[in-house]
Amino acid sequence: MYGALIAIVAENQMPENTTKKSDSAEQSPLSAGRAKVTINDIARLANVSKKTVSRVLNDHPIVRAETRAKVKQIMAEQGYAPDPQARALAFRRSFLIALAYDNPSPQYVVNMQRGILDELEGSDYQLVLHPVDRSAANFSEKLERFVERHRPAGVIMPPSVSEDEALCEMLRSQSCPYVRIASRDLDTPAHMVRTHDADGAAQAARHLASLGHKRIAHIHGPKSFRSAHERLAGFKDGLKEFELELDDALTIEAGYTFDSGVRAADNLLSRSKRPTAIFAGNDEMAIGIYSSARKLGLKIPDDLSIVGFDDTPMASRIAPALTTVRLPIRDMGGEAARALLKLIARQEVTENQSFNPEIIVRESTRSLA
Amino acid sequence: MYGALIAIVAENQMPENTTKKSDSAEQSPLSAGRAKVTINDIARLANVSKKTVSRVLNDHPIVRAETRAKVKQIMAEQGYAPDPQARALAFRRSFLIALAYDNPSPQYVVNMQRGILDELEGSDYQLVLHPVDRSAANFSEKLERFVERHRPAGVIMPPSVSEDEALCEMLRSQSCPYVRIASRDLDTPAHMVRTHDADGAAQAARHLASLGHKRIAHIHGPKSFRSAHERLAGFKDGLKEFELELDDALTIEAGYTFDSGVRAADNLLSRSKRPTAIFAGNDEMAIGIYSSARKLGLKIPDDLSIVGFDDTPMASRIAPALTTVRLPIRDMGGEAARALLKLIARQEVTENQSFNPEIIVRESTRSLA
DNA sequence: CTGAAAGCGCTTACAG
DNA sequence: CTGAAAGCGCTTACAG
Repeated sequence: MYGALIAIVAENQMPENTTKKSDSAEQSPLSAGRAKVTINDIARLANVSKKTVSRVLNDHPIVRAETRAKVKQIMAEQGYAPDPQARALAFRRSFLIALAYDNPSPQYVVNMQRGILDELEGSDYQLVLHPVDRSAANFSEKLERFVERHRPAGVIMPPSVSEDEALCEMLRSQSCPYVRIASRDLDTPAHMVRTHDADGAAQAARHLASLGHKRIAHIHGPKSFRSAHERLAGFKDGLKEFELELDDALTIEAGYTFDSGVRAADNLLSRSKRPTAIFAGNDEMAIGIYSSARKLGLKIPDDLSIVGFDDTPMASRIAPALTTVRLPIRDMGGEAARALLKLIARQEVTENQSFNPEIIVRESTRSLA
Repeated sequence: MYGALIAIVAENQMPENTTKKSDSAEQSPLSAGRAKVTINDIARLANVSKKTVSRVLNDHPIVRAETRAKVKQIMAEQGYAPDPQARALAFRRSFLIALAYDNPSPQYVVNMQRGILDELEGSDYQLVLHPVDRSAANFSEKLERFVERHRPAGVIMPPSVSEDEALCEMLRSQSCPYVRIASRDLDTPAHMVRTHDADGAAQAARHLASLGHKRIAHIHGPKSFRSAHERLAGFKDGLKEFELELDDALTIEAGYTFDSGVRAADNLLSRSKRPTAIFAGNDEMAIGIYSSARKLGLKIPDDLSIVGFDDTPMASRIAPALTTVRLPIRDMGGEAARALLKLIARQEVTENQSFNPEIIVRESTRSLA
């Protein structure tokens, strides 16, 4: 009690009160006061203008090293951090990073979020969520409205949002930095984080072919997803290495969902000459094949080998455990955030990291005895 | 081309240029200009002060109906929307709603996010993500720093973050509105969205008891989660209705994860007098029991009945499909957001909706023949 | 019921 | 290398 009282009295007697009135509120930055420390307090304490403090804050090169050190020290002493709202207003852009996504897999979405958050940690940027329904007529306008009004620092787009050229054109016209995660080079290297889906699918093909399978089917995702094309193409290429060709009659489109996987498998497995192996474009559909096979009394992997794509948690928990192709989603999110931060800081970006999938062999595949 | 040119010329000849200089930038709100419409433009066009426009914006009651209508009409004509950054600076609070969460289930997290986003749609509020690691020493300081600096409009906390009293005390001391989703009344009704976990667990108990099971085990979640206690207590109560008592020796704590479920089930099922039914505190652990049973050659539901909690997508996809207790996570998120918005608007809140779980009977349970 | 002034806490544009 | 002035687009506090 007394300590605090004395401190206040001392404060009121200090000569700095006789200095010319600054436009900051009267407050005592040295006491453990409730009022927030502002740029004006730092400027006063360092005997410089607020503009100089601002220069230090923004790492502007033209500040004397001595001045810079002094300002930095006082900022540290006072626990000063600039107000993001004030900077946003002056900068005409906010400290929001938007994730615009439409991937239906919760595991994918959560991992992507985590990867981005890993990278944003400690920065002033906040991750805001913008789920997108690409089948809705006005989805593009909604995002545009958000960008116009909130002026985000940047936008990250995983597939299939990343494949929307009109959306990216809109972001460009708003001068909004963005990074696209996709299975093809859709943009300049600085704006791309590439995944090599085709390569992963080729690994799946080699695995099945080397086990002796010949009548191999493929259930791929919707044509509206680039990844569906890439995985199909890669799978074909992988088979070709073994002098095998993917039969069109054994190639079916489905919706990347469990139910669509069940239906596609029902179709394939009820044929007189059913395939001995199926490569599914993602794990959800692969699990659907399990369900269909069970219904028809087929044993996995004895009667049917299955390979998925994604390596969701379910893949390792289901029986028999699913052989699948894994993409490091979290790392991809991290790289996208890193790339975006560089773009925002107008740093030179030549190329970002690209990601190779890896096949995880488990129990759902076996050699055709 | 000519149209645009003429419009510009006309603009420069218009008498309004001779009106006294306003502090807004010179711009043409009537042309399809690139420059943004501001409060000053609306004020000028409506022949009122910007303060009056501000009053209309904030639904301040003391504005003449006529004036209000005129201002609103002009705002609509100009497609005006106030700048969130500017409002944030003046209001001393941002338009961010933070989700502070630590639930390990991706499905839970994504559903919760969706429910909140449903409700925030159309508003100016943005959902920002704040995953929390309650086992980290500084998790509370990190959130406090965020609240101090970004002054979010509010915070939503699902379990187990919602059970952290110190965190809520911090939010209160920062005058930051918040809503807690929890299985007990931890706060005043306005700050609570209640789930009746105990009731759901009682339904599981009644279901198993009515199937004739007597040697019933329970694998519950970590003691650090309120829900683990609630579900245990509710399960005991449900059994009591059938004159059954939960055997302490058949009650095991695990970690709400697949692996911990496997270990707990290994323990229970390898005993000489093994249980005929197990109620798991969540689906993850229930799926773990499947794995353990398979290892030991036990058939579900013939040799062992299993009930889970959550109704994750996996529950209906695994074979045999899991009987489980469902909580409407997405709706809960929506209600939490609605409650928070009311708190932010300082509306009178007496009580929020509470949520009852519902048992979904599938194939993993059967009567003890 | 309405408005002019000052302010929120920063940055930009211009001087020196 | 440094600073005084003006501004970002709103709201609060005070008058009338």
